[in-house]
Amino acid sequence: MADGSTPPRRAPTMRDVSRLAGVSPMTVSRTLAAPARVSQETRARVLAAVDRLGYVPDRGAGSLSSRRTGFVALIVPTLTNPNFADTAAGLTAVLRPRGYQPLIGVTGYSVAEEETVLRAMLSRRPDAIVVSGMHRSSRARDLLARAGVPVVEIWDRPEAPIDRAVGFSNYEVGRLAARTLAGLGAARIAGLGPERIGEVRDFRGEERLRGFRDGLAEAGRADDLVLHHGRAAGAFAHGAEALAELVARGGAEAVFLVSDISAFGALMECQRRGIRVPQDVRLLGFGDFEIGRQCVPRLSTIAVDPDEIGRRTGALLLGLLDGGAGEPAVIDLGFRLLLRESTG
Amino acid sequence: MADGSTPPRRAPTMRDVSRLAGVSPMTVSRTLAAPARVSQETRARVLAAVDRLGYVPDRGAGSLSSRRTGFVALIVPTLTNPNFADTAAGLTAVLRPRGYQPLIGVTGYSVAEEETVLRAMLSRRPDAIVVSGMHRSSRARDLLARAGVPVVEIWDRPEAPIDRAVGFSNYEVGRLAARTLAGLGAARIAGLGPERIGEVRDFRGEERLRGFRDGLAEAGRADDLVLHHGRAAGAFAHGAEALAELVARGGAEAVFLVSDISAFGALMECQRRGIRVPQDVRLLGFGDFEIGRQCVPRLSTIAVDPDEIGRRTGALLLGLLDGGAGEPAVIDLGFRLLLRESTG
DNA sequence: GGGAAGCATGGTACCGATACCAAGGCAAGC
DNA sequence: GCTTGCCTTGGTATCGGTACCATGCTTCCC
Repeated sequence: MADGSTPPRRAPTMRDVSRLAGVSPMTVSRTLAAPARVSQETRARVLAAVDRLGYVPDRGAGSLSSRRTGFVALIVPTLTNPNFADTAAGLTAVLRPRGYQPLIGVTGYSVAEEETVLRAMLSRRPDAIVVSGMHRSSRARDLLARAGVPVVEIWDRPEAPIDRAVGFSNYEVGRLAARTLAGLGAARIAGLGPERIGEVRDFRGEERLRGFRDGLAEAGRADDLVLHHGRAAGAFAHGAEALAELVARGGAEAVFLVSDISAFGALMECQRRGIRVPQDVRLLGFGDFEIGRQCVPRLSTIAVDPDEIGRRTGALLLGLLDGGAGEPAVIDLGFRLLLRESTG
Repeated sequence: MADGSTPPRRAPTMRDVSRLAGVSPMTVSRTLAAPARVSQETRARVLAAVDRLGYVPDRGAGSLSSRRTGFVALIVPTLTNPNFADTAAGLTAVLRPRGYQPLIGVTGYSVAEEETVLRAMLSRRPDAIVVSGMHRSSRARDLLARAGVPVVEIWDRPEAPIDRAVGFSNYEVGRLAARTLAGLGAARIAGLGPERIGEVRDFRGEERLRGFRDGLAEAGRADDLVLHHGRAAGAFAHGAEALAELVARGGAEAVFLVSDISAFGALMECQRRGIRVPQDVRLLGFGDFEIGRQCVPRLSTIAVDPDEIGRRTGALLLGLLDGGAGEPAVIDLGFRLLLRESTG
């Protein structure tokens, strides 16, 4: 690069292409954006020039004029959790063919980072914003509400959506988990999820655990084994440690973990301790992660479809960006119970 | 949004801020970009106006003038593989505090997608480009070489780097794997990796398996059990299916899998078939994924540090973007053997 | 005391595209 | 024959910032 072998050649511009093709810059612009509005002959000449120069349009410049950047901001807690990675993939698959570029921001479950990341996104003037796990009362919400572009909250079904939402009720997931475990006839039932304090918080995991607690109450069960342990539920170690803590408190016969990732960690901890699953303890996870389908015994779980969340969000946005406004404000994709070996 | 309650208010511009603060737009620009060059008093007035209007600068407009976008393109095969997600996180952690915004492109291991994605990135005029898994002879390489910005290849140690590289030798990983398994005294040794045909290819996985084959030859071992199975090695199912095929061919006493993800899949397949690990078969993976540390038995593996690859790449880029040019062209971060329970 | 130097601020000309309007050419319609 | 209208193309004025240079003052020092 900086070796002086080549002068710091600037990328060719539309003007360069237009000169080579013997047309005006406007005609080049049209050729690329609306080929049908240019004569066949001219189009061929322009495209030849584009090819020869290796011209790639500068969308930043175009955006300034057209007032559409083609960016869609996507803000998630982490990409290490495969569910968010899948959602990002689904969203991208729908949006990219239409010329939109996802702009991914990661908050690390931190409420403070949320605002920083959002500001960075806003400075790029996205045409739409997709967020997951936003704190219900943060300043970031104000920024979103004032952004002046479509906003879609995903992976949740908020009481009061900022604009649109695509997801499911984490609270109801928790209630279903409680009903399910109660129905298995277990004497002692536990729920393991993230802590509810501090600046780093997994709000959706908390919601599932809250629903679980209420579900236990509805079933007339004790909720003294609902434990909040560690930060976000997205790490294997979380499940292992939470299970260790549960054992120290006397153990349980059936356990709900707010994520398959934790559930797998718990399963492994059971194996290390010689606790048999499902004979000694039944495990129920959440998310239907690939790992839960592969491990032995396979994890029972409450399944959602991360890729579908991404795709539906993408489809919703395409409609909105094309000027439509009739789409429903909240799309609830629901969830379903998958009983496999870990619950017996 | 489109409910008509508010006129489609445009985001405030620097001009709006300057009027409210009673200064020129240039002074606003300076206040935000180089606060030290503005008097204390003026700065306070400007910042107050910024705050009151909720002004967020339009970096797209700024980029056009300054010819620096603040984007760093990152092209990876997938984000579902946690190693790439970790690398992305490490890179982001280093670059974001300095005002750079990663622009993530995902190719799905497809050679054709590679070029499409790269063009989309180039149209955003990134200040630097980071790529992983680029095909050695694709047209995308030409585009990269002509991009006129620093290019860093990661997760590999290419023979002829396009510009810079941060990674390790996948080939040597494979050789080490072969030496290691040969040293365990196993009679039949197998290696399982991705196919080498078609448009969707995992080039780094192929490299590891190539090194493994050569390593077997050096150790005087037969290589008839080096199997190419399925597409990319990044899925649990890949390992399970590959192991099933291996068993159909007579099995082996020691098996190298080119990814911990596959290795875990293979481990689970062994459990389903009642094959004991490590007593009946020893397993060696690659990558030191979290899952290999958590599962039972824990996976022996050849470890690299994905987060570190991201951070070192970020640090290298910051140096280059600040005008430095003295950094080494290739940074080899190496790898290390971690023998845990799965090799006995 | 006068010139050099430094600080804070402003004016102007772009960066590279697109929106919008105008204009020339030609065929169709009355 | 002349108007009407479509098709194709070009000219001009931005979009919202920053680079660069100029300006008016104050301060410093020989």
